[in-house]
Amino acid sequence: MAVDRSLVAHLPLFAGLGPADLDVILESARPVRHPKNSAVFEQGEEAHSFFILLNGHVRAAKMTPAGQQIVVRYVTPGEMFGVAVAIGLKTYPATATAVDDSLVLAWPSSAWAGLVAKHPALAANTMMTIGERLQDSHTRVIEMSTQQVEGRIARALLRLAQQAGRKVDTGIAIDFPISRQDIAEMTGSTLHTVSRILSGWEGQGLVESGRQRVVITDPHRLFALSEEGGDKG
Amino acid sequence: MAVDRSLVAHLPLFAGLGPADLDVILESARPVRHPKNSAVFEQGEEAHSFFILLNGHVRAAKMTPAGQQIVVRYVTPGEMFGVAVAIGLKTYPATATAVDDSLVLAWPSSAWAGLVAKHPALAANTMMTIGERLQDSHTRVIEMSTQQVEGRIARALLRLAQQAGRKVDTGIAIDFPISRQDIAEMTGSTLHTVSRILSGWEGQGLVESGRQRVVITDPHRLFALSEEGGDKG
DNA sequence: CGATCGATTGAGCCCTCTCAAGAGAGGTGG
DNA sequence: CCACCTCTCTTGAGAGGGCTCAATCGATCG
Repeated sequence: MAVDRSLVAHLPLFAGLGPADLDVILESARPVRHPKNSAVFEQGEEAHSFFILLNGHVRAAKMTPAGQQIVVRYVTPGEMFGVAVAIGLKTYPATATAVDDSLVLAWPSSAWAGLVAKHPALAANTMMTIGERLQDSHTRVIEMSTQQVEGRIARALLRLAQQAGRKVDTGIAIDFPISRQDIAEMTGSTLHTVSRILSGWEGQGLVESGRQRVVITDPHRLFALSEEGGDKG
Repeated sequence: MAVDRSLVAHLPLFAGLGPADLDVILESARPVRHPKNSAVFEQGEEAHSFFILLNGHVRAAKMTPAGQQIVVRYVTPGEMFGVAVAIGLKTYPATATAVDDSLVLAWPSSAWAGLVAKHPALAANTMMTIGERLQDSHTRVIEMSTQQVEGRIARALLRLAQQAGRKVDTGIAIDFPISRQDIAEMTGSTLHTVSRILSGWEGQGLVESGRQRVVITDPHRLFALSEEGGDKG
């Protein structure tokens, strides 16, 4: 067998499926390694596969017609991504890039229809996953409508810490390389403003940061900043 | 029979379903009238039903913790809304308000599981609908990240015209009452800025507008405005 | 050890928000 | 049918957050 069931059995995506079902599903999957900074797939490319991330971190980003990038989200282990086929798309709507050495499980898109037909729970679980994404996206719209940049950056960092935080002696480190530019693309700002704000926070002892590295040293005060400050509407 | 099949048979949501299937599905639906400005459901309320809009227009809006409103979208006839149950929510994540006298078809949420189990095409179609919403929301995030207010308002109006435009002798009217405040809540701006911009456009002959009324008189130039102008990243 | 990529910081400006009145439209009740 | 009241829209003045432009510094990698 290509992939051992125990790697994925606990994932919410597969909730309600028996071990036998799972084995069948895994038969059509193929593990693929993606070194740091390589693309798993590119925006506009034919959606030949869909994926689960087993290990590492993947950034999903959209390019605007004008050539600017927007980070849609960071994928953490256990999550699906590239599910274009599930929502009826023939091409990927975003580019997925491994920001760390990553291991993904890939299914051919052609297998999707058969899988959901055979395993209705899979359809229900996928729908919930997409629903969560929709809510996250709405949350982001609300934040961009109502909060100033400082609050948005605070929230973004706290969210990243929650999803991909690693405890270190000085606080919570975000466990993959992330640049000021990345943070700007997540929050609808510019790398300059992000740099200024992070510098300011560093002076107040809220974060420690450096080249593609952020450590939150005072999550509590950062959280206070994220909600108290920066209403604009 | 409560509802005639012909009312909804053509909807993409029901693609791939036979007339018999459709009749069964419609058996558990109930038509409900909602007068102008009445709520179909409220954010936070238990998600007892899901809906299809048959007639009129419904605004879905989210209230922030700080008490500001954000318009999520306008529902046009034929669309599903309030599908909280499909994405695993127990309460509605937004408030739905009829902005016109409206007619909706309501199913009890308890019927959802049985319906999708019996009619897998329904699950697939719903997933596509939610996928479209997700993409729309991402588009909105991108616009808010990269465009200035003027461009965002232009796009919002053009989108509304496409979804709910009615041809009139001077151009394309948005076919339901919409205030400056509503437009502000759609675009992450303020009613003052929206008013100023619309006044400016009126002077240039791009739109005609008044109390809760907008007519686009020069869609082409408005479109030009929406993409040429207002990059900020 | 040079080259490249990411981060920092200053100066200046402009878009958009805030604050503040006031005017017009439409509905309601006497 | 008129007076009043409320809701929506308009417009001015002023401030400021965040962007643009520009230059320099530091770190990482080959």
